[in-house]
Amino acid sequence: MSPKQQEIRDREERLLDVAQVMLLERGYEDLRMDRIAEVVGVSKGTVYQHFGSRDDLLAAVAARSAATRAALFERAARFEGSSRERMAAVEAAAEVFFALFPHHEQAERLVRAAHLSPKISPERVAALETCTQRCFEVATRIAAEAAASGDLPLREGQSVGQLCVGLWNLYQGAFLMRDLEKFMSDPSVDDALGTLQRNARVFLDGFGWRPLSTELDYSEARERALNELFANEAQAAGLL
Amino acid sequence: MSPKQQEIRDREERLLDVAQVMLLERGYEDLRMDRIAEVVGVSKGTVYQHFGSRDDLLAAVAARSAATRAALFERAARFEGSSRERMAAVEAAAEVFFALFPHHEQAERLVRAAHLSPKISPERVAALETCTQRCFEVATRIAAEAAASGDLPLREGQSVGQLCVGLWNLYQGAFLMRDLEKFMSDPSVDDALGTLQRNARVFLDGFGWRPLSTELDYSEARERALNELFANEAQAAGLL
DNA sequence: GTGACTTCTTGACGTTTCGTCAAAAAATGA
DNA sequence: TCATTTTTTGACGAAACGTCAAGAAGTCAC
Repeated sequence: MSPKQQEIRDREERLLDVAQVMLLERGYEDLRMDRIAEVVGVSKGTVYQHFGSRDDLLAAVAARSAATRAALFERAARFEGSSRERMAAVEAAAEVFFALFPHHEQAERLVRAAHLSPKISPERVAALETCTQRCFEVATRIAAEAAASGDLPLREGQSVGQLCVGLWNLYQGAFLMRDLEKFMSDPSVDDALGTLQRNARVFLDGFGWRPLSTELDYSEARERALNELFANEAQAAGLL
Repeated sequence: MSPKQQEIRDREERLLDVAQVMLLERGYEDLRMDRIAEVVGVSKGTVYQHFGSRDDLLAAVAARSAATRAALFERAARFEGSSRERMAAVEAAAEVFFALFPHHEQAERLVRAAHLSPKISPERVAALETCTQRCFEVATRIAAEAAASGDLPLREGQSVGQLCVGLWNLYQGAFLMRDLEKFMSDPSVDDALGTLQRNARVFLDGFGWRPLSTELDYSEARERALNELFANEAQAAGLL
């Protein structure tokens, strides 16, 4: 790769970095193309060389962190242990991501709220979807194995997909709670990640996924996953 | 109230109606103040008499449907039956709202993503929060009664607040799934409301809230709630 | 019913930001 | 070294937000 091409790649990362911080600190309205260009030290025209529109840049920010999340999930899939412990490792990956990329949910929500605006390039949308699918695939595979091995006794009308959707919802909900917690007076739920952990256990117990959380302490599996798989990230996120 | 004041009130409702439809059909970007004014048949200045800014109008749309949701939840609280059947009635209220106000989640997500923009009047923000709190209060009261009566055996570290947050997350997740279902190939989860119902049951079973869904068919309670409390709305929503 | 006073409505205007594009600058390669 | 291609630039047009002074409509005492 020529030095020029490398420079262009680096610049794209820098643009994304700046946009990401701006989004988190000042919100969508204050995500200004001129300002981003100025901070990075290029002209606005150059920014439009990388991203077709403001929404496209926003989607690129979301796509980049979504790719990181998918990678974390896939790393979690390598965890060794019982099926439910392996799912706990996936939950640990979700926690790491939650703590490391506080901007992500906002970006993804905005992209979806934009009604998948035609100003976002189709490849970008596809990239984002692919990342979500990769996350689901990791969870689905583990749950399917659990169902096959008998650890997870699915009842009539229940499916592995339903279980994964539920877990995903609880996980997404943690992001919402982060906004809401300022308004919730109940101190027992002021810790979004702790609430997520507890609720995920209740949920999987509801499916009867053995060993139940009453039979085995999944905090251990979680900590082992954080240490074995995500040592650096968990450290950076303050989870260790 | 003078006829003029009445006219102004009516017009505010009409503005909200138009904005609501526009938001749903064309997305946030295409929610244009000029256009709304034109459709309603007033000038832009008049729209700004009602709403301080575009974001404020958006928040007003969200606040109006949020108030309807709170009212539905409170109606559900009057349902007669066991504690868990009463919670099933609340879930039915959530289903009705989900089906009747497809725009709402988008509006609320946008308001929150706007970083609670200072361009939204504080009263509007407060109104929105109050509605959410009213919903939580209904759920919290039922769960607290269940805990007190022994139907709901909370374990160490578990709380009524945690349970309500979990249910709320599953419920919010249904909105997300509506967007995602186009991309999910699994037909077992292509029905957002059905998945919500099943997952809520699993979740409450996980808490051990008696009678468990294996002991009692909560579809009956749900249908009774729809018929007794929400006949008109459920009909309109196509749930009956 | 009239006129003085208040409230409401209007749309042109200033401002801001998006996204474009022709011209200038830089890189490439024979 | 110079012709060709690629990249960068920033002034510009378009579009939308939000304002405000002037005018229209409503209110009310008499």
